[in-house]
Amino acid sequence: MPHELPKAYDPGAIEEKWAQYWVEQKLFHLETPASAADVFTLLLPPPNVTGRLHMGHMLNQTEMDIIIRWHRMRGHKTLWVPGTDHAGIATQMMVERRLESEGKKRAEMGREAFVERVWEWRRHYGGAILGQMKRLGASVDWQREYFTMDDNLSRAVREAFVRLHEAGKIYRGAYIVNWCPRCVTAISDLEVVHEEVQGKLYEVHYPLAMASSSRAQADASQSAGSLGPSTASQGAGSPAPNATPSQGAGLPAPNATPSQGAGLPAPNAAPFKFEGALAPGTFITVATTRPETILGDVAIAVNPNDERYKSWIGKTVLVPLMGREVPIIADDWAKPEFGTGAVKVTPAHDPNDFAIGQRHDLPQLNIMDEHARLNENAVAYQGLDRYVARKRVLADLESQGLLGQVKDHLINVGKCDRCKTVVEPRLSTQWFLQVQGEIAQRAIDAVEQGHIRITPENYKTIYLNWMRGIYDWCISRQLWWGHRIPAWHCAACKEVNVAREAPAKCRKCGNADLAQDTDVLDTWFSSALLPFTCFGWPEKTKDLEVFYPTSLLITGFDILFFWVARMIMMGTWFMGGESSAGVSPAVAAGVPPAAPTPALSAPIDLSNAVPFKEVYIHALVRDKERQKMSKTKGNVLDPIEITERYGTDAVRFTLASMAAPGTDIAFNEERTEGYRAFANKIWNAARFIFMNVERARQAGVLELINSQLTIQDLAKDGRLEDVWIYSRLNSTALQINAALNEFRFDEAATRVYDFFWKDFCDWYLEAIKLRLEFEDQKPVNREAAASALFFMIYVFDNTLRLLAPFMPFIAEELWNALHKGSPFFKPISLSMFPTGDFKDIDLEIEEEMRVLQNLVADIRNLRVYLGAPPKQPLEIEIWVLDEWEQVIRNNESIIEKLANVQSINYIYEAEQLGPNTRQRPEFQVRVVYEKQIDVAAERERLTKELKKLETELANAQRNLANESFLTKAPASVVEGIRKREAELKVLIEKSRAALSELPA
RNA sequence: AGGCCCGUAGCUCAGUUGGUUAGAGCGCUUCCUUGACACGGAAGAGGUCGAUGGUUCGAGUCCAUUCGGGCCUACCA
Repeated sequence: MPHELPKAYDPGAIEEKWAQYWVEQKLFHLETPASAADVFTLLLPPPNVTGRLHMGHMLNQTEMDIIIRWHRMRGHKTLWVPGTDHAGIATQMMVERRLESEGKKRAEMGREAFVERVWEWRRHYGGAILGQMKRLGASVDWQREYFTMDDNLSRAVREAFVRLHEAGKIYRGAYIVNWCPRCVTAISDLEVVHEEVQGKLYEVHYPLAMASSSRAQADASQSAGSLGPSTASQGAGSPAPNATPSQGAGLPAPNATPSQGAGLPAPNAAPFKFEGALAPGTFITVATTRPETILGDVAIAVNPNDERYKSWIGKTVLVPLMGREVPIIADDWAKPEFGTGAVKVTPAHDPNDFAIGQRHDLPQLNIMDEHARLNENAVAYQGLDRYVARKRVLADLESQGLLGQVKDHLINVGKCDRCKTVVEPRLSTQWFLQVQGEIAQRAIDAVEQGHIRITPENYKTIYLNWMRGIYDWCISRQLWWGHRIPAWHCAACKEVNVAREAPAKCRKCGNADLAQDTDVLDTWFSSALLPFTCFGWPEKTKDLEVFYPTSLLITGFDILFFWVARMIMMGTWFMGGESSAGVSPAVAAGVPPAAPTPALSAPIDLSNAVPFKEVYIHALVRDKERQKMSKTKGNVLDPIEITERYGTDAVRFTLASMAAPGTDIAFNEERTEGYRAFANKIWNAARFIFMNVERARQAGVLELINSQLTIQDLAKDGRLEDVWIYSRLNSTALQINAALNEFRFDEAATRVYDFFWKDFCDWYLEAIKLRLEFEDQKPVNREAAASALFFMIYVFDNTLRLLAPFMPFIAEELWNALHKGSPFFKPISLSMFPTGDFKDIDLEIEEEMRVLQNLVADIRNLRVYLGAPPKQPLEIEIWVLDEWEQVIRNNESIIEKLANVQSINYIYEAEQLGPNTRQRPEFQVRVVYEKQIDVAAERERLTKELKKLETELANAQRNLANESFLTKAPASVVEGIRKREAELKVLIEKSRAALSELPA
């Protein structure tokens, strides 16, 4: 059992070894059990395959690992599934950058070669983050590692897509979507980050057309047909824009008739020049923040109730710089109080305008290409970048006298989450998942009905609010890296064939000329399916049966909507029985959502459909100034680097001890330093223990403790310190289990820390040193030495196990040092976690120990106060309450040892103690040491103490004199105050006496 | 615009359903290299709990208002 340990704790020397050992021994692998009983499953939020571990990961993984190790040690069949995410945009961007450095371009390579290149990259460098996880000791089941682009997972994604399509939940159509001109793809609402910037609000004058007001809608809509291609899906390789959004009947297909009409100037002509004069009443003024979109205007809208403009409705105006004649229409969207009350309508470039356009049958004039450069529809401005065009448009407006007031205006610009390019609302044909209605409703029900518990609870509201206002999800991306949409377009009849595998011919016309849709799915689409696809869905596997629903999800707030919400939607959909009537597609982006309709079918039992039973949302790791860590700020901490300096255990412990639910973590290395010191403390306590075990062995004491006695037997009539530490151990274990049950990682960590350092090291080990004194290799008292050894080892062993989830490396190292070689040895990760037992908590003993601790502290205080040499044993005099005398007498040796006391004299008249005492309700003590003390300082101290006591007494007495306090407060509180009152009286009396005895 | 969170010792944070004396770590002051540990030990100093008002026998804790800091959501041109 005993081992020689190096003098100082060196994490680097032990951690790598155990990290490797755990993986090699497959310690965390779980064979599929026969039943779901006692199974605990956790899914790792898959990091990007391109990712590097950051502090957020480390916090996330530390928490998961603590929970997982805790469950495993409690005997549950514990499974933690790791994997990586293919991360469409991020990975594609990264490989593109590499290609660039080789002078190659994606477009030149072609799709197939490019995708092959990405795979090659992933084979060589992908998943480095998992290697980092291994080093940090994450106890995942490496035998079950997945990648979201694996064959089986890809098959599952296709299956899910097809089934959703068959259920009428997936539709395709031309809508305004968020478009990143740099990534050249559509992105979802969630991938847009909003930023308030100072912009301008420009007023622009639109001259009334010369034609009379009798020219109305008919003409306007006629000209609509002449506006040229409207909904051009010019995204990289998008399919021909032939589909129509399946809105209600009666709407004209917005993207029909791409004919180039007459009456439009030839491309690259000079902008239309307005020659007339702007007399009052001959023009209407609108306000805009994006003047370049004027080029795509197809109407002006005013509020029907706006008196100023009532007579204008139905007239037409000329679009500046274009000369196009467009109608003035009445629409509620125009708010009289904003700007001039008149709003320009650009259906192809703004979600609201798109909606207006649909209400009024307006054409959709797209003036930009996929890079947000102006296209041929912008005529004179063709080829210009949107911001260049903006400047040019403004200059031209100004020169023609059409630019009115320009005001500062705060605008909320949407930027691409990935590359921070300003998003351009773009009309394009995309695939949507209809989550509004049934799918969202199930996800709402699952949480509302309590099948999923969310901690901290306020995230439940956030989740529900979001889910209730959800828009349909744009799931197509114009990328090459990802799951390609399983739809094939027929060259002949344009039919879209959605199928699991490539069909041989068009199901409608039989033509064999089919081309697969070029879009891929949003990466989150596949992630949303993971809780069941990673267990083999759509096959009815044993894994799926026993591991689904997973038990818990631990993740950060940032992906609550991206991932958590979508897993709940997909889980409750697919695992709750997908059955659904085909509901007509609802609204896409930019159109106000309808309230989710209740499920059509009978209520579904969602209890086992949910992807997880419980969600714990953790906080953000910030730097020590509470700033968000970001590469641009340069305040990013590399967890691996910090780990190398302080040890993984110390970093883990830092994160755990700061992880109070709901509070962001301001990571401070000074804390980590402190926890490395804690590890060092544990290390040295182990050295002390091993040293004594070795001595005991040599003295022949060790065999005494191998008896049949249990710890409970020994504790029953053991010495005070033994029973005390055993009691403390039990309450600590209970508290830690309770804390972990509520994700109170901070609480749990603090409890181990305090118990180990303060109770076990500072008091228990110090107290038993006098029982572990060996003279000439012979213990002074064999029985006392044996029981001390027994308790010491027992408590240390248990503490290591309590510590193991938090600091697995040092725990494993010392555990092995303690036990390896014993017949029933197993790694600490597979040992049993102490649960604690209420009946082994002895509050009376804890109270006795508290009094002894107070006495020792008071003596030490007096010693320092009197300036006594630390090493000189001194005599003390003590007055003690009768009922406490025996306790003190029984433990004199401890007092002598811990306070360096030579002898204890009992005084039965407190007055005889004289000055320079310390008093507690149970005792008053004096240290016999003659030295002039600082009378003034002592008087100040006593006065201060007295005042404090008197204030407290006054408060207590006021309460006790208060009738309503006595009647309304709980009896225990009243009794507590009564007791305290009595104590205070004694203390005050003694303090006064001490004060009066001070020399003048 | 709506919603949420935070404000407690010099610093970073605990304080669970309102209940006796508001805690910890780091930092600071003084002392101690005693055979586990100076990544240590001992003793100490330091807070009218952002402000105001209210509910209550009793408020750091509940309510309102307010100031300061942060976050999320949102289609106002």
